[in-house]
Formats: sequence, C-alpha cells, structure tokens
Amino acid sequence: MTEKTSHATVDDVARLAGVSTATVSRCLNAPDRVVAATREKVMAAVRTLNYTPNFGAKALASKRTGIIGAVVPTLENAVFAHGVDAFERSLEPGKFALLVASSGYDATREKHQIEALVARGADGLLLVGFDRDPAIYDWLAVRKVPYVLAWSSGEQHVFAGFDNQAGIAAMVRMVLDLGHRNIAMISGKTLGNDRARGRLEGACATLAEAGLAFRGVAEVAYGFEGGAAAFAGLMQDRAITAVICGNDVLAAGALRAAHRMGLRVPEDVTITGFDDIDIAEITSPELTTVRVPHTRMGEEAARLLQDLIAGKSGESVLLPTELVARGTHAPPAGSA
Amino acid sequence: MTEKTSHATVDDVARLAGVSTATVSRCLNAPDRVVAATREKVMAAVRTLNYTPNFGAKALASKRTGIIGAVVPTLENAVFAHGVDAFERSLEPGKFALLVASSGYDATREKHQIEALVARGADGLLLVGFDRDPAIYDWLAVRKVPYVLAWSSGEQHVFAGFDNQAGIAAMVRMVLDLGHRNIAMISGKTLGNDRARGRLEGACATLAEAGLAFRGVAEVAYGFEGGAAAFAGLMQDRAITAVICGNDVLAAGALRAAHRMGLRVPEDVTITGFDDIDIAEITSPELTTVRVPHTRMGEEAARLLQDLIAGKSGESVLLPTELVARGTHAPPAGSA
DNA sequence: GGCCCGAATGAAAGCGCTTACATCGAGATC
DNA sequence: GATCTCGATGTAAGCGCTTTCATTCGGGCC
Repeated sequence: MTEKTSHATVDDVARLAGVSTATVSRCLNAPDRVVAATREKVMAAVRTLNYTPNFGAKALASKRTGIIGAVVPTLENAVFAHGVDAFERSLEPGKFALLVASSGYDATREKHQIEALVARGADGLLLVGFDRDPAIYDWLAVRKVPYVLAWSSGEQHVFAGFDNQAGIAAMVRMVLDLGHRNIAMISGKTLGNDRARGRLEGACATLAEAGLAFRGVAEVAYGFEGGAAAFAGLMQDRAITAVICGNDVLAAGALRAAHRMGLRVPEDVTITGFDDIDIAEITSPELTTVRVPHTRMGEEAARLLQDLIAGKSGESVLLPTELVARGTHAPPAGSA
Repeated sequence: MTEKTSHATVDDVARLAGVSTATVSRCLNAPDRVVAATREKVMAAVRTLNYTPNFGAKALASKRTGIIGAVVPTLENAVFAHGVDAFERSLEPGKFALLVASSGYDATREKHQIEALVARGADGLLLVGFDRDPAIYDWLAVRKVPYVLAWSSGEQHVFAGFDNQAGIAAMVRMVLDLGHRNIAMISGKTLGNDRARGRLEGACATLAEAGLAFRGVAEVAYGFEGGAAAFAGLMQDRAITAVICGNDVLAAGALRAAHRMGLRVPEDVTITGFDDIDIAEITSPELTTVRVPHTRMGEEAARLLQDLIAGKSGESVLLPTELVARGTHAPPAGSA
C-alpha cells in the first residue's frame, strides 16, 4: 500500500535518478538525445515511482495537447460512427487522442462544439461537410487550428471526401438506363447539409440531362420513419416506378413501407440507397446503393490532419464512389 | 486584420478591465462571486480581446481538465455508437467533453487506451463491462480516477447497465413456451467479454431449468458474416427449430443465411436477437429481440460519472430489459 | 460614534513541465 | 600540448491560470 497520495513529479524522478529535470524530460520526449546509461537510470526511476507526466503542465509548457477534435452530426448514423472509428484508429497511437462531439445536425450546436473542442486545446479538428458560418472558418484561422473536412469535396478547404453529386448521378443514370421515367426522390434535409444537397442537386441535374424531372421529391429527417413516411406519401402517385433515396437509412425505411403496402421490390418499384452501410446487406432484397469508402475516408482524414498539425501541407483526397447493384432495382413493370 | 499572433492572457484582460487577474478568473469560473459592474467590465474586455483561456494552464492550476474518457470495443457496433452518443449528449455542456477511444475487443489495447486517456488528464472514465485485468482497477484507484461501467451489472463497481443473464433468460423462456425443444445458440466471443458470457450462461441456465441443453452452440466474432456462417453450420442438424442469437447483428446474419438457404422464418425456424438496434426493424420479417435501453443507459452513466467526479457517491443503476416480440418467432413446425 | 463583520477585490505563490542557454569534458586538430 | 568542437547534461526562466490569504470598505449594531 502506497501511503503517498500525491503523484510523483519530474523533480522526484530527477532526484531519484540523480539527474536534472531537463534530462528526465528529454528521456521521455526525445530519448535519443540522451545517452543510454542515463536513460536506463531515469526509466528505472520512472518505474519505481510509477510516474505519469501531468497533462496540464505538459500542455502548458509545450503548447500542444495531442488532442484532436471531431464534430459529427451524430454517432447514431452508422456512416459517421464508422468514419470516426476508422479516423480514431488511424491516429498515431500514444501521440493523439480523439475528442468527439456531436451537433445533432444543428449549426448553432456545432459552433459551440467547435469552440468547446478548441477551448480544450484541440491541436486539430475533423469536421463534416462544408456548410457552416464563414465566421467559424475565420475564427479557426485566427487561432491557427488546422482542420480537415470530410464526407464532401470542394475547393476552399482541405478535405478527405467524395463527390456526392457524381455518386448519385451514376445511380440515377442506371435507373434511367433501366427504362424508368417516372422517378421520385427521398432526400435528407438539405438545409446546412451540403451532402444531402449535393445528392439532391446531382440527381436533379442528371434527370435534367435526360430531359426529365422528378415526379416528386420529399425532404425528410434522417431515420427509418422518415423514409417510410415519405415513401408512402410519394407512392400515392401510382405512376412512379422508381424512388431514389439520399441514403441507405431512408431507403431501408422506404423498403419497409413498401413491404407493408404490399408492393413488391423490385418488381413493382425500384428503390435505391446511398452510403452502403451494413444494413444495405440485410434488407431483403438487399439494397442497391452507392458505396462510399467511409473507412478509407476516415483513415485519409486522419493522415491529412496529422500532416497539417505537423506543419506539412495537406493535399485533399477525393475518393471514388461505386455503384453496388444488389436486389432492389429492376426495369419498370410495364417494360416487357 | 489583427496583427498580433499570440493570444490574449488573463493579464491582458485584467489590465484592460482595470482589475486583478484573480477577479478575471472569478468572472469566468464563478460569476456570482463578483459584483455585476465589475463583471460587465471584465466581460467587455474579454470580448474586445477575443480572449479564450489557455487549456493547459487552466488544467495545471485547477487540477481538472473537464475531459471524460470512454473506451468502447468499437463504434462500428451500433450498440456502442448509440450509447456513447447518448452519453456525450448528457454531459454537462461546456463543462465536460468526451474523449473516445476504441479497443477493438482487445484487452491489451484497452489497457493502453485507458492509460492514454488518463495520461490526457481524463477526470473520469466510461468503460464497457467488467472483465479486465484487476491491475487496471488498482491503477485507477491509485490515481483516483472515477469510472462507471456500462452494458453489464455486477457488485464490485459502480455501473449503469442491465442484467444480460436475465434478459436472455426471458427470451429463452418464451422460445420454450412456444414449444421448441431443439434449440441452438449463436454467441459472440465470450473471452474477456462478460456481456456475451452472461448471455450464453443465462441461456444455458434457463434451458437447464427445463431439463434441456443446447443442441449446438457456436461462438463467433461480431458481424453479419459470423452470424450467417454459424447459422449455416448449426442448421446441418435438421432437428433444430430455434436459434437464439447473442445480439441482433448475429441474428440478422443468421436471418440472411436462412433466406439464402431457402428456410422460411419463422415457419421453418425461429431466430431471436438481443439489443434491439435499428436493424431489428428493417429485416424481414422484423426481428424478435430483447430491448436494451442503450440511450437511457448512456444518459444514466453520464449522470453517474459526473456525480462521482463531483465527489458525490454514485448509486449503480440497473436498467430493465424487455422482450420485443416481432416477426421471427413461431411454434416449431411439427406442432400443429 | 466606534467596532465588528462580511463581501469584494488584490497580491502573489505556486501548479509540473519544457526548453533556451550555459556549462562541462573528452576527443580531434594543428 | 593548447585550442577548438560538439555532444551530454544542468540551470532556471517561464508557460497562463487558480487560489489562498490579506486588504479594503461599507454598513449594522450597541
């Protein structure tokens, strides 16, 4: 039983090892700048005293915390959970740790969260998408906090993302090629959400190229319920033979609604998703969707951000999306 | 354009406001200990200088960081993503932030992560389950880091969780009542995982009470694939009429395997899950499972941990689980 | 009217670490 | 052999904030 309640400090270690505190510090942070024999002594002292550096003191003196912040809309969305998970795994172990905050898709809350993370000394930030008050970017610039944006692509900032417009365009094109002409879309909320907006716009544009327009568009909150309700609403229009969804969760909801309405998928109606998260493989039929490399994106974002923090310049990474044709698409019913 | 590159400090604010640094500090941390007029002056100065307290200095001087750490197996598992999300949302805003680390279900990695979080000055920790090297608990005790365990229940530690054994027992009992006698189980890896072990043991015990034993047990890694493969293997034994799964993901995998094998669920085989995560509602048929209040658990854990950090005593919280009968269960085929 | 009390504020001592700079020696150089 | 060089280590000055203790001042009370 150790009686002492307060922790050992560098001074204690230095005294025990018979060296100066500077040497102790060097042993811990730049071992190669210390001769082997000395290092042994110090490390032995560290072990005996069960010494752990004080975080606050370290941060204060070195002006670095080794903390990286991430603000995502919510971890309940598998897309972000996976991305963040991969991001965290790709952080140099022992050097960086991940501080996570969620905004609940609320711009004001996101701003607070960013401020909170920076207030906690975050060395860098991972943010989702581009849409946000320019003042935030200015504020980050003033404070010299590097950041990487993910799940989108653009020119003004460093990002690790993909092209939402191009991704959905490929899907819409496939649906058109199948022969569908009466198409509807279930989109996520586009306000302040460039991912949802990009997908909606990309889809509209592709349709326009073919001289068409959506037969109906519903913009709903993220979740199975939203997708289900929107689908039921849209299908009042019996002419519709295909429904493009802004993400897999919406599509899964739509699929469930279709089942309940007694509609056969894909015979009666084609339903497509976006993201290719796990659930896309366990619906029946399995979901035709657009694969987004969430894991890879998390990894690239981590690499990028660590580079920026190290003072290197970061080259944005644009990852490819890929059409995954599974079981929820088919030519429209009439086309025999 | 502000030319100054270094940030304002308490001294700058104090000087501008014409007060002492002590007063500035009070204004920021205990506003009611300062007279209104003074507070106004100080706050004005804070605004003009765009002042943000230095995190390291604050942590060093106050011996608190306002950082709470959480180590979960992985965020890819919706169960933990939701729990952590709720936990984070329940942290007193502005006061605490969440540092998340994942262990990948690896005990050694978990230990490193715990150490890393504590090294980063975590004021408290959220951990999953009980199974871990006792040395870790000792280490935390020595360092006086409070922690709360979740997703399990037990006596030796403060927890916010539920009874895995009781939860699965209810399910097994229902399956027995339905008339099934030839039952198998697909369990998650039990090594170092008290949740999986509790479920497996709870199920075995309940069966034993009825004088029965599992007709087969497969222990597989988390994931759809594991569930699917295990199901295919187990069903070599054509006598089996019901398969209890340790969690919903395994069950969804099993369900997919059943579809592919041409088995009808629930007519040919009953499949049950555990957790009641989102996917339980979008499989078809929808999954019969055991609901675990993940969100509530995250909230309770946050409350509990914040109490502990504040020096209050924490009363563990045992949350109830609930059987959710949906579409994947039925009496065995022969029982007409 | 003098005294005491408490609220508001100030002075200054750290908190534990990093790091620029100084120092010390031993080998290299001529 | 004296001087120079450079690597290893020590010295000590902060980093920016919180907090204890002291001080001041305006009333209330006898």
